[in-house]
Amino acid sequence: MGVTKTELFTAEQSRIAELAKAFAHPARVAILQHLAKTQSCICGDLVDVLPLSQATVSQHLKELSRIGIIKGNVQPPRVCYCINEAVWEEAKATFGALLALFEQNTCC
Amino acid sequence: MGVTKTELFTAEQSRIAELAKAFAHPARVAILQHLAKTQSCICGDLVDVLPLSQATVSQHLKELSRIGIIKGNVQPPRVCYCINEAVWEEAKATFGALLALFEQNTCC
DNA sequence: ATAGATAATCGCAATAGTACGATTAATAAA
DNA sequence: TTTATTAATCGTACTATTGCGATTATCTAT
Repeated sequence: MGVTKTELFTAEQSRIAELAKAFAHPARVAILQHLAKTQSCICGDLVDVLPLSQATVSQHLKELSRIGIIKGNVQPPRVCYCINEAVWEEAKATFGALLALFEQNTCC
Repeated sequence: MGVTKTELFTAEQSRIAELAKAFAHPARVAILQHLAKTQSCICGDLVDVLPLSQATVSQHLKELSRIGIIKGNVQPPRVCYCINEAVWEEAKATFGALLALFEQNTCC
């Protein structure tokens, strides 16, 4: 994306944006849905599930790790990825609160 | 972002990603928070609230409109923007369902 | 030690997103 | 009609993201 002036916004707004980025790409949505549903660690078979190359999947996993919403357990040559419960709860609370800010318009 | 292969994912996954993009930038979070809180239409004073130029704010408003989460009432020379209740509810339902997919890990 | 399996990383190409000054469009007010 | 006000759009510059082939790193099994 171009230059985002994060320093001009509150830490809360920046964190919301970061968490939202975890869901802002179909591939990452697919990864998170898969990890959430299978209730168990998934290793490289994410590559089989997704229509993307191993390199690209690895990149998305890295981004999700950076955000913190998933964590990886290395047990070479495999890596076991799963949802980070704490951050998932953070996302739940964050989006819950944000979306609760609005009920209905008194104007338009 | 580079080339997102949307055609390789489900319509649901793509819509989730699109809705998430509404929240995936601090400026758009700020805009949505402001529109949600003030409970009334805001016109150009969004530009005063945000640390960005008029052109940039207008661009973010356009993107939010494209996603559908806000709507604009033109009453020149002003434009009155407000939350689109239907899409806001869609976001609530969508993220609610998505975040409810996961409870806790049975592995890691 | 060698071979196999898995996943991270590098390097590259191409598109998307951010930001802003300047201009344009559209209307109200004078 | 002229002027002021407001917001969209254009053009440009630059950064971020996406994607993939190829390579590398790491560990297991033989």
